[in-house]
Amino acid sequence: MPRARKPSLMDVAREAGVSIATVSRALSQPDLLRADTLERVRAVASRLGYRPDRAARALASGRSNTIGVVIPTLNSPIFADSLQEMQRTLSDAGYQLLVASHEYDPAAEFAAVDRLLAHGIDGLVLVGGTRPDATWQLVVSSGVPVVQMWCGHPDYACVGVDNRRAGRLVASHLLSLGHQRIAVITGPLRHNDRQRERLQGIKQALGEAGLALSAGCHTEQPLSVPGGRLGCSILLELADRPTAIIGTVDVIAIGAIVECRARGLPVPQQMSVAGIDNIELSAHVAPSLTTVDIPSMKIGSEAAHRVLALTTGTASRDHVLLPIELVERYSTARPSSPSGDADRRNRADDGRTDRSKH
Amino acid sequence: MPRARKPSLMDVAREAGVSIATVSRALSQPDLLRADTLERVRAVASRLGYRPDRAARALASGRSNTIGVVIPTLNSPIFADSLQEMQRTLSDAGYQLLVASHEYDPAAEFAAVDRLLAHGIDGLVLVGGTRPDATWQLVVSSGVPVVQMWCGHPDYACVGVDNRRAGRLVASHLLSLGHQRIAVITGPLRHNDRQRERLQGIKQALGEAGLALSAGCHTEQPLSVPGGRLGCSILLELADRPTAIIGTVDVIAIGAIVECRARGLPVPQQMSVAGIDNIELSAHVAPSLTTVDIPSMKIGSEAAHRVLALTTGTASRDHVLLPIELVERYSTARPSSPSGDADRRNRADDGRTDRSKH
DNA sequence: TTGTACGCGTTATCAT
DNA sequence: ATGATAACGCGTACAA
Repeated sequence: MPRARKPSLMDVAREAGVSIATVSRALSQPDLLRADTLERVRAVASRLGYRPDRAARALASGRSNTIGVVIPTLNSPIFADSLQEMQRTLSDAGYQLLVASHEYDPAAEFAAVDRLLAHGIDGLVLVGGTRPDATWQLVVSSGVPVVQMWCGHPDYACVGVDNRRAGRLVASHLLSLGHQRIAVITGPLRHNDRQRERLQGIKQALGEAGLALSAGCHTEQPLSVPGGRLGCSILLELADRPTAIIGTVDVIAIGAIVECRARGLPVPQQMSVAGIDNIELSAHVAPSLTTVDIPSMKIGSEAAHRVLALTTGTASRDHVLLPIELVERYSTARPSSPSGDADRRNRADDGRTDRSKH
Repeated sequence: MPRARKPSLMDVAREAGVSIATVSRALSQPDLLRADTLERVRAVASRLGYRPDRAARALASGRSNTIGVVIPTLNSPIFADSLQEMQRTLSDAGYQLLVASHEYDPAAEFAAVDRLLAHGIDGLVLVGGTRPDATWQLVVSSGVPVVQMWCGHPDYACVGVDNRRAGRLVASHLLSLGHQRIAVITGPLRHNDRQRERLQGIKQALGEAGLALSAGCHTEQPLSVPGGRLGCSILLELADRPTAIIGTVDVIAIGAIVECRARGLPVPQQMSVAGIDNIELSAHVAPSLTTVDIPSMKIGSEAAHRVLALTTGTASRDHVLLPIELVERYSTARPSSPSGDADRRNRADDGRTDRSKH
């Protein structure tokens, strides 16, 4: 006895002896109905297993209860964390999450935004603020509220962090330890304002200390552990070998640690390594990684709240900067310290995991 | 000069001097039109910046060009990998990906499936095959084609791997090295058939070798690095300390390695550790992790192809098992070998990264 | 080859 | 408090 078709408003209305308008109201504005009719309609609806059709609802109301998000890659710890929280926040609010990724290709991002908008999303979440004018125009002309994550263009709402300050924090930490020769491994700078800002922050801190980042002391590598290893091996070849390496993301910094260890170069005794992000793993590598905590989960949930606020009522386009802080662990130490007190540190985080957010 | 409203079929039709039906056909069935009218309509459409309304299209056609996927967690390397590939495959086919997660809570999964179905998805992708009857009924009665990933219920299509064999592969490897006391750290078994099957495979291999997994030699822990550390520390307290530990997922196995190192217990000299999954990181921890390669990205893309096939035309409900294989690295060795040839191995993967899939 | 007209399941605006 | 009915934008017989 297969039901030929899913029950519609009309079916419920007929069965309950009311009009379809009443049934519709029973779901969207229950207050307007008399208690007994409301009760009756609801009973029939659940008996028939009525489910409102989102497509029809979207067509009639102009709203789809759907939020689109476009991120560089899905398989990155930080984006995955924020996605997870976005998803949770949105579904709690009865919204669905439409996901697209572009792997740092602006054209792919454009296409993704285009598809998402065509789909009739009620709000859009993007990562970063640097993209071709064409993409921004697409967004603006659609009239769909947009929120940026991590960092963003000043004209549009943003939930993020001060990436420049993140860079300053790590650099200052190393400087205060006494390091003079500091090298940096970033991800590709093109199409990635987070990376650029972090690097700028590092340069700024070095500058204030009267130092400069010499040309050879910066290398761009893929945002991965192998990328970090490769970058590290390049820096280790330098005639004037640095005493500290900053990876502008933890994944890269971890790669640097791995490479140092593989070469028998003890971290932090012979080489300090620091990152930015504070992903879960960073507390567990050996030695545990000094880094800057970026609240990626909070970014996700806050961004979600922000879009929702923008869709209903007119929230502001302000930029919200979430707090960040240096997390000092055991991958950094004073340069070439001849004293023996450092070897205690050449181990995985021994009990100090409470300093982790996870 | 803000456009009051997005252009519709009617606008294009009027401007091009044809009927809306013609415009509609120009987009969905171009073959039915004369070349010149087709050309004209297309010109007008692009000039006006016409974008078909998916909601209206969905309502009229009954198809939404949308695929829903429900996974346990977004911030897990393996699921993120497969999601990434699903997303790519689907968007190449003009489909959108609707994502939901439930964090291993069956009720949350039910709710997610419910919302997704109400949204009018054309296909559904789930992870694993164990879930309450109510959830399956929801899916079945909706008539929406469904594909399972990783492993699944025999009644429905599935793209996955033989998780039992994965368990057998690691266990056999350790047995062949001469280990007799093998302990296992799994994730929570409840609501997770992947974990159960892998454990079963391990038990089976042990059984065939005349061994049994004693009660104390198995512990369930969270699917995380800290979970692995905790599980490891419990196993190390055992009176009859094991010589090898299997983590049924790499994340847990890595946690075990970290814990061993933190305690000064050399891996693999004093303790062999192996995992299952072959996530990117596993090739880069020290020592690099012996594991079983699970093609998570391929699972994602194949699952995507499968749902698409099921939506159009009637594909089969077969189970596809993708190939898996043992990846032997440096975290496993013969038990308590007194010979000194093992210390070479106590380092990160030194150049053998080519054995990685990443 | 192209046009007409109806239906898809809701929401929203009027009436009552 | 409830009912009738017009949009919403598109697909698709059916007609021409």
